[in-house]
Amino acid sequence: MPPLAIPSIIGILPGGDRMGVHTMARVTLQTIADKVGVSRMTVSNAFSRPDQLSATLRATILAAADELGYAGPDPAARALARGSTGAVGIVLTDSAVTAFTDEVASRFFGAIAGELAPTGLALTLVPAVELEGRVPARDVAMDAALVYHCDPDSPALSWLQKRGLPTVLVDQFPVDGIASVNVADRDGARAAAQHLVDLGHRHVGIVTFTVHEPHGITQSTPLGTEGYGARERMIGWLDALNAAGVSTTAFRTRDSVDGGDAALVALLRADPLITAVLCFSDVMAANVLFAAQDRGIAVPEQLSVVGFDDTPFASRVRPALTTVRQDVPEKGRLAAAAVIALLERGSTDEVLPAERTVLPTELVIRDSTAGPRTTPAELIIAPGMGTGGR
Amino acid sequence: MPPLAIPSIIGILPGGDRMGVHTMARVTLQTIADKVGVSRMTVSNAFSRPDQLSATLRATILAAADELGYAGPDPAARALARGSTGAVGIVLTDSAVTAFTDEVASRFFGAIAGELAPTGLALTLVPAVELEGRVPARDVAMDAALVYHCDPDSPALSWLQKRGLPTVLVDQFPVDGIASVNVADRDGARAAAQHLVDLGHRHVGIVTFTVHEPHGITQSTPLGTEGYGARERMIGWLDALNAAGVSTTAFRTRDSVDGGDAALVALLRADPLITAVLCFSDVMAANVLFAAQDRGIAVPEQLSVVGFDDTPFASRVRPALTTVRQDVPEKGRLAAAAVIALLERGSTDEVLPAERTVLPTELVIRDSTAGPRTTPAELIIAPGMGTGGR
DNA sequence: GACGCCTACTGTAGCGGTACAGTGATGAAG
DNA sequence: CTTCATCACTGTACCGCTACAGTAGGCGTC
Repeated sequence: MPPLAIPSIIGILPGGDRMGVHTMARVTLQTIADKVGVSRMTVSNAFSRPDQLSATLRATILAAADELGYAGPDPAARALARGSTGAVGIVLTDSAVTAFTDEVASRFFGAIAGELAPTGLALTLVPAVELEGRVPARDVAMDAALVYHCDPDSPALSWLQKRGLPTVLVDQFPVDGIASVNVADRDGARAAAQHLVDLGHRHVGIVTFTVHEPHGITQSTPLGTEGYGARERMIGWLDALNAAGVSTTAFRTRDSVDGGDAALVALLRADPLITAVLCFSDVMAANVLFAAQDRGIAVPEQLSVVGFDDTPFASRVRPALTTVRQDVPEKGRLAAAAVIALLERGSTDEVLPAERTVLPTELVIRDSTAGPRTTPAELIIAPGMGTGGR
Repeated sequence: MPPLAIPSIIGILPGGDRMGVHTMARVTLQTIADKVGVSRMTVSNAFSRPDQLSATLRATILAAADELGYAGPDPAARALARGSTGAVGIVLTDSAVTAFTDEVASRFFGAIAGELAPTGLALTLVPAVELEGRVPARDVAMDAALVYHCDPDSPALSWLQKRGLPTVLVDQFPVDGIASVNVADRDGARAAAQHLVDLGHRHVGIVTFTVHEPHGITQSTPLGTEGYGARERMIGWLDALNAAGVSTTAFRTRDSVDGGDAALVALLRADPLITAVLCFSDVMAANVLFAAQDRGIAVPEQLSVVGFDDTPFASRVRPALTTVRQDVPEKGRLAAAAVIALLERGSTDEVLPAERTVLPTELVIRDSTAGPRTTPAELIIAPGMGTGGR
């Protein structure tokens, strides 16, 4: 897609009255102190500890400050002197892009933001990647870190450790001594797979997510180098499927948004008898669903599709998705609460064991799954069929 | 507005000799300098300006630092000394929740994050609201601010001004002397409304968004206290509709996610002859669409529905939404670029005029609009019909 | 009227860095 | 053999604020 947007500079305005920033010396506590005729400390107290001076003097000081255009104590200086910055870092895989792109991640962070808001803590997005010698996890000021879904052996994590920052891991392999919040991915996946088994499916496809190679169809190596969630879910699925002797074919992709059709075709080519597909996420499931419909495969009559997460649109899609619910906002709230707890604990010098929280998952059966029917989907997939473009 | 600052709930984090006798003293540049037998300044250079010392000495110093468990120069101290924090603030209405909840906002921030990543700048989410005397816009350390979609007269904005922070306004009323990035909301809305006019619609409903009162149906007061985007779009719609003498009924809501049914019912009750609805966003449009379908109103046969934004799901919905496209990622990129430019400009002491950028919008005609048919939708809305719960 | 105990303010000593102007040694140019 | 630039490192002076330990005065107490 070529960027169709040509920026049009509508108007160029005079730079505004900058009040001669260069000439005027910066206003600090001392400036105000001199003007009012009190000590700098008293001015500091006027802003930060109102109970330490008389109301009248405080009013005088604030008035003087206002007159001088003082914007309040400098955050950086305050951070250094106080030893805390008032910000919690969220450490993310890749850049911060995923935090906003992925719907599940979005809801998670939204919940964190909501939980953190009343504490007045700011939220800083910290990419886990290093870049030209810049290591955000080492260089960004924060009081605590929330690590979401990155490599457990990422250098970012060890930097945080080195800095001695209170840390909470979310959707990651738990590490000794670090608090963590997880969901019962494995149990949920197992329940989803068992559901298909109970419906009578004997040939099941799996569409899962991994950033690393290998991608595509894998029949022999069930576990690859996927992240925690993908791994746990895979284990759960295979638990149930293998126990029931179901034939399983997995398709790994890096592309969770598109590629539903590619996954579907690859799976049905690899095993034409597949009658059901388990997906890593609802997004993937929806795309498989759309691909199937575009190809004239009836869901769930000819193909059952199962998602994961139970995002809001899982129930809007037609047929509504059978999926595994996880309470994403609750996960966010708990993670935020854990961070806050760590911060408070730090001030009281308590040393408590790191907590590990695991949230339950729940199978939600809707309309995208049914027992296998006689018409195998494979008959539908043939050269010359639509390519599923939409 | 008295700048009260209540001491943080976090309490005082251990730092320096406040850590207690039993604890190991904190490792600083001096610690390393003493160990290696060089000056503190040389150690600083080893980390921050490698070209200032010999490679061998640098290696020695880094080794010693590593051995002592030094995590690199303290970001807070560095920020104070250098005068820059390496973080860009994003100032948001409400808490940071909306940043993640709203799909358009998400994509916008995602693009910003992507654009900012290569610069190594961190992204800090700054709520615009004040809270128990905490004023994030005043108290959070940042080098520049990106203000998204908040009240133009929010105190947050004036704090930023007072601090003299480089600022970029996005989707807001432009302010003299401050850079801004906007999209041609008005033009896009006008095009959308004109499209309906051209199709022959004579009774059009509008579903728009505002956080403030009044909500519900308004026929007389076309412009309320909505934000910039909502206002511009309303103006654009009315431009075309009024010019064509079309009967217009508006429904204002705070709830863009649900409430599609409420909006639809209210509009059709207010004017049963309505054959088309213009919506503030695709989310709203989709919900109106769903509500209509649930009530057995055929779209577009009996009711045309138009969205705004052209979010990805606008084309996934059936019928695919006619909508107004804005290039949200491009908006994000431009906003980020503007911030970066301001930051660079600041270092070179140039004083350039504040730029105003306006991105184009484009009407995208899909399947949710058609000419009005004979069967008025009103016949369908009757007591006893389903309530549209989904 | 010495004593203690508030309240209201001040002085000092950092917090952990960085900028910048030295300083002495080295080697090349004149 | 100077002269002078360069390299590699050092010393000092901050950055702007806060913690904490004073200090001075007012006032009730016995």
